[in-house]
Parts: sequence; structure tokens; C-alpha cells
Amino acid sequence: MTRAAPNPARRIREDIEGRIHSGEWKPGTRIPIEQELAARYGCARATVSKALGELVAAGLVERRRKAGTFVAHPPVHSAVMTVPDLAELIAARGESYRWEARAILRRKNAGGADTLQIDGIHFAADEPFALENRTIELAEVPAAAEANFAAEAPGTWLLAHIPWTSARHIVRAVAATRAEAAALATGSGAACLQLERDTWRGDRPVTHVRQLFRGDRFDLVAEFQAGTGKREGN
Amino acid sequence: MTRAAPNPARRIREDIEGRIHSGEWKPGTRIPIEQELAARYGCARATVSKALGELVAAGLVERRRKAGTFVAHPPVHSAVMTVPDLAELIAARGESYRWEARAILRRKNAGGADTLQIDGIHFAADEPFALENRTIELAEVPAAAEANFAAEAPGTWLLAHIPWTSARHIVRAVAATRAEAAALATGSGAACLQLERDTWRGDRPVTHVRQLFRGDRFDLVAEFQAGTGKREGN
DNA sequence: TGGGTCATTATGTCTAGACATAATATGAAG
DNA sequence: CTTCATATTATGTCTAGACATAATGACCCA
Repeated sequence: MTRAAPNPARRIREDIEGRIHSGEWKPGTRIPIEQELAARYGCARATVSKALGELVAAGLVERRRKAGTFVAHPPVHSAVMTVPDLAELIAARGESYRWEARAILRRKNAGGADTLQIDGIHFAADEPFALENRTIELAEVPAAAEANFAAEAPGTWLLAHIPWTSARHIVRAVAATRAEAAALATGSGAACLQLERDTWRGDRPVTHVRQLFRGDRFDLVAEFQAGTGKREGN
Repeated sequence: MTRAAPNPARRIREDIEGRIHSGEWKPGTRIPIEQELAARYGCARATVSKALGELVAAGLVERRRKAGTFVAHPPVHSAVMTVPDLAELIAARGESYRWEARAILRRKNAGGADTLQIDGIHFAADEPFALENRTIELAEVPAAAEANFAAEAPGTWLLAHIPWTSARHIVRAVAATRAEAAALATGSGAACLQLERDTWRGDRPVTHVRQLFRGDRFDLVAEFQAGTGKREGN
């Protein structure tokens, strides 16, 4: 068996990426079949296939059986937005962080199960940074009943205690109500960024949170790199 | 050579996903080595390796040479946000779409190169939906000089003409100025969602756009599914 | 002309074995 | 007791060949 070259798959991937980025192979173009690419790069077809698989994952190409592999059409712009734990976000800015719980109470949710409701404020450098209204389903996270949310922000606590989740975020611009404006030390009606997040474990709801940020103190940053799938943010 | 089972790689991936989701394998846990998994599932090590590779891509596990494969720690919440072409977005809602260019002019940018500046309004069902201020670098997109942006929105045109890009988005809540409020048929100071996007081709800037939406008529939806990398949105 | 069947083709997936590489653990030397 | 060299180990990547599968297009028949 011949010795393998250092990094054929990577070389193939980068070569094809380059041809697409440069415009040499335009969206919709059919690229050579795997056999031919294998011959051209002097490697096994499985290696070409792996490289193409990565390009599919990156959204650069599409493969159709029998038809061949085609340069994908430019994506509707999408971006990976990271929505970090507020404590971490603020620590990363080098500011002091503080959480203040305003109300913690148990109640029944629509299904009759126990729900923990927590309201509070996040402070950055002793200035109010975000309001938070959260509910936690105790059926999914029984340990939450014993946690001390007056000291530790529930988001941070949940990150450390929930195995794995899927989530849906809704980002919206809203005007602060009088009460919200007062809590955020801004004017009534001020533009605020509202982030709502529903979190599930499997298909059962775990927590719902609404965070309200002063529009002049917070923004979301999202990056998108076609071809690499790399993600950064905030 | 033995006949291959229908979908070993997928079975392996889903089994491991399940153990992670259920909490059986907690973050930081070392999972069995590839050889052992291969034996357990009755397949070749390469197949296990492929399955693990997909789990890495999904962010569920981390692999370290010699050390082994470990369940990844839950991600700081991230989500894939899709920022669609406005014409498509509005068409998908079943509303009529219209673009109105307000100002198109050439000017020199900071580097002395030619820049096209375009301002306009997007309408959904004949109501103003978004303001757009855009600049296009003619050095990167010379064809833009001949395009008729009075008829076709520049975002739509660019999607069809630019080979591939990376982008950075900034989402922020801002208060509408008097002029903006008037153009959007809302009140002065109304909360608006501002989306800024810088787009590059390779490392050269292509276009910058600022879109301003009425906060009560638009929101961004972003989904995140740990383990699958699936993306949906809006 | 319309429609159904079938061979062809290109991707999809897997196997068994080989060698590369990096990080850890071990043991020897100072 | 510390430090450096070495062996071990688990992942990383590749090869060559095999069979599966889906979609296309050509062919044949009504």
C-alpha cells in the first residue's frame, strides 16, 4: 500500500473552497465526479468523499446521487449568535458582576405541574445591566427547588446542572415600561433589546427566560463564515 | 469481507447522543475508546471514528489524542440566526413586497476607492417595513455600477451576483430618529431593531448595510439544537 | 405520444489494515 | 526531588475494494 500524503483531504477541500470563493466555480456549477477528483489529486475516492462531506457540512456544495456534486447557492445570510451566560459575559469585559433576586415563588403552570418563578436584575460594575424573568419547570429540574438563587443567578446555575438542551431564541426591540425603565435606570419608553429563550431537554420544556437589556448598553454580535462553519460572537 | 449493517454510524451517533442527553454520560465524562466501541457495536474502528467526528462537529464531544473522547461541557448558549433576504422573507409571509430606492450616489471611501451608496425602503403589504442604508465597494463588485437598484433591492441583487462571503452582524435596539420614525410610519423615539451587517469576500470588504425595523413588526428567531447542528429560523 | 421498466451512473457507506501524531505515563539520570 | 528521554496509547488520517441506493435517461410497449 502506498504511503499516504500528509493531508490530501485538507488540500482537496481548500482547493475546491478556493475555486468557489474566487468565482471560478459559480453557484450551480457541477464539479468533477469523485473518481476524477481522486485521480487528479492522486488519492483514494474515500478521501475525496470525506473532503466533499466536509464541504457539504460547511454549506459550500450539495451532492445528489447520480447527478453529481454542485456548488451551493449562496446561503440566505445566517450567522451563529452566541448568547453567553451574563456572569461570564460581564467578567470577560473586566467589570464586576452582581445578581440580585427580586422575587422567587412557586406556582402551578398550565399543566398543573410545579414551576419556579424567579425575577431579578443583573448588574455590571454596579449599574443595572439586564432584567430577568424566568420560570423553571421543577418536574425537569427538581434540584432547582433547593438551589439558592438569591446568591447565584439561575442561568449560571442551570448551565452547570442541566445535561443538554435545545433552545429557541426570539430577539425583539421593545420600549421599556415605566417600571422596567426605573429598574434599568433609564427613561420610560427607552429602546431595549429583549431576548426570550425557551429551553428544552429532549422535547420537554425546562426553562423560559426573558432578559431585557438597555439598548444603549448591549448588542448582539454574530459571525458567519461560509465554508468553514467557524463560530465566534460577542 | 462481511456485509455492512444498514446504518451503523448513525446508530452509534444516536446511541451516544441519547446517553449524553439523558445525563447518563455527564459533561467531562470520558467515553469508551474507539476500539471498544467498535467491538461493542460490531463494526470497524473507522466507522466509530466517523460517528465521533460528527458528534464533534455537533459540539457534543471533544476528542484529544491519547487522552480519549470526552462529553463536551454544555455550550454557552449559541444559536443559528438566519437573516433572510427581505424580499424572500416577506414573500414567505404571503405579503406583497416592494422596494423603493431613495438615493443612489457614488462617492470615495476612506481608502480613496469608489463606493456606491444606496438608501431605500422595503415595503410589506404596502406598509413600510424596513429602512436600508447600504454601501457597496465597487472595487469588489464592479458589476454593481450597472445594476438597476431602483427596481431590484441591492440585497437581492448581491445574493445572486456575489460568489461567497463571510459576514458579521450586530443587532441592537435603538430609538427611531424623527426622520426614521416618519419613514417607518411610527412615532419618534419608537423602539426599533437595528441590524448591521458587514460582508467580506475573502478578507476584502464587499458591502455594509444597516437595516432598521419597527420593533413592533419584526423579530429575529434563532434555534439551537445541541447534538444535531440543525438550523432553522425566522 | 404517453407511460412504465430497467440499466447505468455517481454518490453513500462500510470494512480491514496501515501508518502518523500528539499527549501522557514511565523510568532513568542528575 | 526534579528533569529529561522514551515507550505507550488513543486518536487522526489514508488506502483499496466492496456493496447499497437513488435518480437519471434510454428503451420499449401500448
